[in-house]
Amino acid sequence: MMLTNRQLLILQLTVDDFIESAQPVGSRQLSKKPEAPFSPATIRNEMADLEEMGYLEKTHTSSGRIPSEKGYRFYVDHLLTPEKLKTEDSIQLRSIFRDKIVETEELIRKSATILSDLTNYTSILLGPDTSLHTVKRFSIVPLDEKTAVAIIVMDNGRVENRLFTVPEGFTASDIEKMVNILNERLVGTPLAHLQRMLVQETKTVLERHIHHTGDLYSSFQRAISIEPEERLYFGGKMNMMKQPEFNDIEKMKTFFEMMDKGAPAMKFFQEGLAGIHVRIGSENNHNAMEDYSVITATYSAGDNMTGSIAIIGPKRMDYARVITLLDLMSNDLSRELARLTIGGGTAGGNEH
Amino acid sequence: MMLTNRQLLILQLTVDDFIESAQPVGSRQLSKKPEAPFSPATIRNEMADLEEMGYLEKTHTSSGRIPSEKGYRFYVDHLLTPEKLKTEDSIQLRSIFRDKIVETEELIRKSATILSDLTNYTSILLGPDTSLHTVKRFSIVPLDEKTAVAIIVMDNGRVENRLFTVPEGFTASDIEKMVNILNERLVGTPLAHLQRMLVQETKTVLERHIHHTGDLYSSFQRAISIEPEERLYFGGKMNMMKQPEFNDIEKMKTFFEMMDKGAPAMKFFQEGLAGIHVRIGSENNHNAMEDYSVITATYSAGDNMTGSIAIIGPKRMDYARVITLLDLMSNDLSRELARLTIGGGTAGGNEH
DNA sequence: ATTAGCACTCGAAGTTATAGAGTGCTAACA
DNA sequence: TGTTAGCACTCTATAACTTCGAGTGCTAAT
Repeated sequence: MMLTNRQLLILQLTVDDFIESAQPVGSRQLSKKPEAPFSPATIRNEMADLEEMGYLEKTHTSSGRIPSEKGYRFYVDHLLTPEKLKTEDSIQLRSIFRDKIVETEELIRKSATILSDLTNYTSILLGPDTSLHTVKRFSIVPLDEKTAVAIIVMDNGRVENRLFTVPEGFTASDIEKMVNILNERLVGTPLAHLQRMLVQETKTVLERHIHHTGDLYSSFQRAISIEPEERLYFGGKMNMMKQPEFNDIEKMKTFFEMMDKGAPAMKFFQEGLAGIHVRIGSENNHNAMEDYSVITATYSAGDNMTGSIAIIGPKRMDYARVITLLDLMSNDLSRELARLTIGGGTAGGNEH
Repeated sequence: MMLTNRQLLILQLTVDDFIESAQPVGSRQLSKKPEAPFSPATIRNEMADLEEMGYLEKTHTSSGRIPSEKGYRFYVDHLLTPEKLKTEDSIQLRSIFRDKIVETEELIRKSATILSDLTNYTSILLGPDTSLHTVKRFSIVPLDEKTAVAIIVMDNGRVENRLFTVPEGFTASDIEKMVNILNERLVGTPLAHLQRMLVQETKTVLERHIHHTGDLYSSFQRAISIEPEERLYFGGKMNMMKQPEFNDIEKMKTFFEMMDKGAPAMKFFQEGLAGIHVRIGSENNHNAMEDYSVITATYSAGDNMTGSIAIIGPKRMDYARVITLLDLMSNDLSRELARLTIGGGTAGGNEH
């Protein structure tokens, strides 16, 4: 059941129009466009066919047509006219890279903001998985008799610190010994294995050299348990309120609840497939997401590590524009992060 | 113009009722309450007087009464029956202090969440001003030839870190020298003076001992410029959506905009007066805040440092309950932070 | 001083009327 | 044969009108 050229054209114009106006599209209205030099009646006939084939829907018997999910899908797959970005937009997009930012996190955070500003939708960035990064240096700074702060520097420059309680009778030289042992044995360990290695490699050694390790060990171990950094960054959560389809306070509530609780657990990214992916409404396989479309892209952060960018908006989202923007942003981010990435990466000589 | 006892009673009942129901209070309705054994007509007369005196208002000619701002003010100042907290509530309030938290920030963050959960309003906590804390230790960890991470440990256990670019030709021993100089000269400096002291105390010394300081200095200085930690913590931003008066999407928008942009700049706390303060509607001296009431309290974080807690809600907020909760929370927080606060505080022996 | 009674007001909610945009179908047309 | 004009029909959104009830203020009786 192939679509004729005219049907393709009409489907495209219908989706375009609905994306722009958020109003059901009527035949009369369409026929006024110079791209569709047909009479309303002709268009009505074609629309009826498109509806029969499942690409269009009516909200009620005598309304204009709106795209169905199948219609959006077809539109995204075959009818998208890649949007040329306005220069002012690409200037704004690139503006983050102007002022030399040196911290990955800040870069990602700013990217999220800019993306949401440019699209007027909500952006979600997933930071690169840092669990492959390795420990570069341990250090312990005593604050008073009972407390000290443990500092772990990763090879990407990330620094983690945790307060912990020092057992009584623990001397400065004990701490020094401990730091030395940790640095000897654990530098080069990937974050993911740190917990395990801590036990395997250092427990007996520590106990041999230092008295009173009992308390120390447990409290230090708790201190060292670094959770994989909070990796989700949001931008423009409030933008969704600008969309006419969410003028309803109830929808708003469920959306925000989803962002707060659901999103982290969501499988938006889990796949992390390279390239740009569009998921429309129910394709998200999530009840609360039926009214939304999500477009994801990935970026690379050196050393085989990747992160994801996503834009979430109404199904009636400006797919062309968002795809263009995400494509640009993922490339720019990858390039910029490559520039930032330090030295030879995880395998850079500290393995023991 | 003193109020009679009966007028006081009726004013109180009216405010109480409106706070609970969010509906204008009628005379008939009030007269049903056992506390007000008067006929509707009597109550009408009293209400008319109260309106004349400015304590009550009507939304339209034949509606029931709602409290005016003056009415709320009087209610808060004179009619509040201090609420006895349900035991389950105080248990929940205290639950944060059960599991020993060692980091101030986490404690404050959790407090914000619990406060908003218990009140169903939005909470804002202002962390203690940390600019009085002093530097405990500098350290620099080189990551590769061009990059290093500067780490500053404060005497309260806070750790700041920043990546910076190392000028070419800068050796490991140069870094060591630099760290030593910094530790000699700047340990004990309060955060607030760090920038100034860096120039005064170390610039010439550094330049004497190390070549190529030019680039280093500027890039390091940028790295070391610690902004006073982001000090605002929010809880339950979404709670405002539960309030019937904000069923309107426009109000919602302006509220969230205010939270995102305005609140940090707002003078909620700036005064930081000890004790509990209630600001009602226009008393906030802020256009966008006319529909909201804010209740603030302060807590002490040792060493003369104080932070603030605030609850922001509709004018029709449950003042009694919120005041009780804030009072409890500010005391508990103060106590807990005193326990956490380390050693003798800023004057603890590291002054140079 | 209090209260019952009553006429009056106003908003909320329901009903009806109207206008407009859209449709499907049929018949005329190129 | 594909396209289009014409027309009756459908449905929504909006406005206009009604009804209902809760509330008020005022007056007169208790």
